[in-house]
Amino acid sequence: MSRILLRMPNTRFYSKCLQSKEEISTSAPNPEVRVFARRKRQKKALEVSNEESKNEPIEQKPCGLPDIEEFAYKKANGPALSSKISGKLEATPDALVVGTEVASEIGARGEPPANWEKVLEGIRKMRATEDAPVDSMGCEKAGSSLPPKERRFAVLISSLLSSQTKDNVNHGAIQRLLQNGLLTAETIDKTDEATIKDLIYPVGFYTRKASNMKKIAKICLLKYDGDIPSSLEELLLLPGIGPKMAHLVMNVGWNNVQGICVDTHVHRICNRLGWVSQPGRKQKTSTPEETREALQLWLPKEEWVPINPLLVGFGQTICTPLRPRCGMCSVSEFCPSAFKESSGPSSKLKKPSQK
DNA sequence: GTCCTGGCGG
DNA sequence: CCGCCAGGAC
Repeated sequence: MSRILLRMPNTRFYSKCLQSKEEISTSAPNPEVRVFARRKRQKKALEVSNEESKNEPIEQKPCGLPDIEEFAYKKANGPALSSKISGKLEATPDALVVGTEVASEIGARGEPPANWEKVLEGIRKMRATEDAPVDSMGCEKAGSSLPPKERRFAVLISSLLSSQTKDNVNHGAIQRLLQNGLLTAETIDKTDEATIKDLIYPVGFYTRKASNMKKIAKICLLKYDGDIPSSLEELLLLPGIGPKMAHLVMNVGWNNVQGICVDTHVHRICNRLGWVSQPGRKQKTSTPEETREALQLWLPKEEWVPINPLLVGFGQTICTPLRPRCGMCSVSEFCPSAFKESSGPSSKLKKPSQK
């Protein structure tokens, strides 16, 4: 029982260190290089003694940031935005000041799909009347009252737990961690993994997540002085943090929009709308990452953050994965997929389903 | 019973 | 590509 080693149980951690990131950046000016570099894999870099100076917090907004995670979005997608987009429809993505390496190269091209503003506006209106699970939560306390560093760490942990987990369940888990003082790298690092597992229990994949929490806490302690990484690339090196979470943490934790947070809702809906099937490109995108890149080609940057909660809520209530309710959708007239996949009960006949 | 979810490994 | 994780939705 008491074999809580001080070091990571995985020896590969040490043997395979270094040489971690290679070609993660999407900024390759060379069109031929593209982003092919399989940037995933090989997250196991735990170099400690290396640099520590470049991790200066670049807090842009002091403690005022109220919410964590998707709750922070709530304010962004209010009606106040409608005027913003209608006025700014020609804004190219690279017009805004963002991080170092974003869509500056790819941004210039890419024509917006027809009527995209009408569609967004229509979805916003539907979201105002329908109540989606994503926006019926008040958990202002979880992250807001904390100092910036702890708030960021809470954002990271909350993101980690949130996938495959209902918002209220995730909220409960975060609250339990908070009550036990387990929302900092130091305390998590000192806590038994089994304890964490129990506290976060109801969330999906809790075993994996408890393990990832321990690893993340240790990495943050050793490499970032207990703070969280402040760049996309470094966030992606954390176990359990993929593109979706990394962008979310950049948006909410650092207030630094490096890209669109594309989950399966955004992925699915953008494909149904034909928003990511430009003439020159492939017909459709097959992965969320491809969707993110295609979407970033034309979507004005003001929409990069609010589009996620907007489409997530829409995807939970109307444009559902199975049997989308096109009859209730006010923008179905603009949707090339409307009423096409709603009838087929099981359009997927991949599996023989015989046993 | 099958799909869905994000990240990950094979 | 497939499957695993844990659990909910259908």
